[in-house]
Amino acid sequence: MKMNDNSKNALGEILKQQRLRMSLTLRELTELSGVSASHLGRVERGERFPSASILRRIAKPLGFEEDELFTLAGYLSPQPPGIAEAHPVYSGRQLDPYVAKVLAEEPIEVQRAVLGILSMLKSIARSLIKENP
Amino acid sequence: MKMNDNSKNALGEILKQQRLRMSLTLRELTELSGVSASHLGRVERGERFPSASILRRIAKPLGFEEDELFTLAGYLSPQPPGIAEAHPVYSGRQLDPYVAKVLAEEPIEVQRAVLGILSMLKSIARSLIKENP
DNA sequence: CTTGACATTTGCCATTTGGCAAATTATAAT
DNA sequence: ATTATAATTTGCCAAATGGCAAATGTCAAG
Repeated sequence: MKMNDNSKNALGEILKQQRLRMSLTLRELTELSGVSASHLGRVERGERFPSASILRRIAKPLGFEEDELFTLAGYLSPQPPGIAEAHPVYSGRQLDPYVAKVLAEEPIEVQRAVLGILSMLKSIARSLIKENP
Repeated sequence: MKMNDNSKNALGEILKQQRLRMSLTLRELTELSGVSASHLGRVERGERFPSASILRRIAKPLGFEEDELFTLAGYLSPQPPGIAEAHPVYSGRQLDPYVAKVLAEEPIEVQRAVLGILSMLKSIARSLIKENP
């Protein structure tokens, strides 16, 4: 796979967002990780798929745990056998660890506001569906 | 590395021993894992180094935990911090339990989309601040 | 507008991975 | 010993990774 998969590129997006969140440039991440900036760029926009060793090198600079990144990349199955529930399971479904991590960095008011916005969006979506059958 | 490392080949040895312990032939392991026998053979005798996806596919058939094999291969640092705390606290802040509960009921794509929206709102907010000092 | 100093992307290519098929090497069974 | 049969190894090659250097994009200062 040359990874020209343009439609879905979850991993790249996540990596880019996290890099920006740490306000790092590709070059700075290169210095921290030893991975070339050109490659990092291609990975972020989904033109290359990062090998395990690459993930390992960029994990800590980006503030990820190694196994966290491996799981996001699909190298490791979610919920490794180690610890039963590191993250609580609500109503059969689960909160994505990455989402939890990012949201946890926001003040509580913002976290709550996010819920409000989500509920508004859902309501808007519902009324749109009624109009357009 | 073409893995012509003849002197020390820890991983290959381990894999071979474990395969024999399970009394599997290369071909049988191929059926269980979907990895070609020729490749498995080369990995065992150190002529190739297995990628993460290969390791993942042969882990369970050989009776290994995925992260165990990854660690043996050097992809994962030994003793990952996984066991730390059940409810990880990220960056000093914490995820509000109620927020976690509500979000956990949404599909993962929605959870991720929420992050995207949040990031857009923040960016809008920043630009508004720049305009109105 | 232009220059300079960045950051990101692209072109190119050496290296590696991993599969298929053919060759070789065990292992039995007669 | 001599086939038959299964197991491993080798030759070859398509596909992918990841680095370097050059091209391109971005943006603030003059």
